[in-house]
Amino acid sequence: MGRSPCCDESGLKKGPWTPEEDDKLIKHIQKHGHGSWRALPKLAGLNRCGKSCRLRWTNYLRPDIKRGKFSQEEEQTILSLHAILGNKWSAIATHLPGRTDNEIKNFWNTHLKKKLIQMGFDPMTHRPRTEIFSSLPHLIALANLKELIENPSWEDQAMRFQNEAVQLARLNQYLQCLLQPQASVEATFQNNLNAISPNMVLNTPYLELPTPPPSLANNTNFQAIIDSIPFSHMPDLQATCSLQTSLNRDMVQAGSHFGVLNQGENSHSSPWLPTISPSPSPAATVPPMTETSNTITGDACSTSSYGGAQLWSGLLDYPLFPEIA
DNA sequence: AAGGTGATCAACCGCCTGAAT
DNA sequence: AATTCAGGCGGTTGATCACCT
Repeated sequence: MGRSPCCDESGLKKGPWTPEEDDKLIKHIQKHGHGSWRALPKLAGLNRCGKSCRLRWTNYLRPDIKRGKFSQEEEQTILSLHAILGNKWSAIATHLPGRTDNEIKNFWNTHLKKKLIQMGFDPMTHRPRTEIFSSLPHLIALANLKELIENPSWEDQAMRFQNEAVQLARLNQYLQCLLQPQASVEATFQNNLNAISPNMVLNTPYLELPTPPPSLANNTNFQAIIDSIPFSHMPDLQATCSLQTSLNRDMVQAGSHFGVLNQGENSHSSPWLPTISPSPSPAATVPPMTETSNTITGDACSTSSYGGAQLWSGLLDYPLFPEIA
């Protein structure tokens, strides 16, 4: 509507801020607060528009800004939140104290987005880029998580997990090759296959892992497998669960961002009831988790679409791909 | 050493929303 | 009800730097 850009006035400086300008802005805000941003430049003796001053303050000069590299925990938080909220940088920033929306946005565009793309996932939907398989992990995850958690033979389960992980890695590489220009397919496929070994289990983004029972927590075989999965160094579902409460409001606002989440009847006291609706199949639901079995939650469920080794088991009729010597 | 290229990130731009008039 | 204003948001740009050839 009838609103002219605030920086249209001629003669106002643009571009990088000088230390002197920063100093003026900081001193003015420390003394008087920012008040009206529009009026601030004149009062502070700055030849800038109010908008520029606000941006400089909120994105750079604010004393509570945390600078430096993002931690693994922060990275995990951004990934989890982005899966739910999409490009709502300001909403994401509210869950990362000291980080600005601009910084998070830049970090996403320069690091995380590329990482997901490299690994064959759509950075916007957080799903495998091959639509054929996009809904399978949801279903298989739900089918297998219960068994995986309850199965008393974790040694066997771990071995099975590992074998299936290798198969998934082959699947992923195979699909990546299919998506490439024909000229490079053969060479790339061969290179990728050569690169896969049982010690390099997956080349897919982070896998949401169920919380192992205490008896397995120190099992070296299991840990070796977990460690071999990209992003597994990050806090797992425990961290995801810890976000749950603060996320509730955002998730409600986000609504059915991906059409996969429904809220339980009592969101305050009960966990999210994940409802997976892989189009065009009818919805499949899993029971809500209890207080003690917090291995899957609403947002955990949404992120389970990244797929994981065990998630594919039971569906793929092995061997699906060329065997690696 | 010089030029090219890609990555990073501060800053800008245009649009939207809600409050005030 | 229509218009204006201020603040905020997400997308994009461009300056700078590091690395490579």
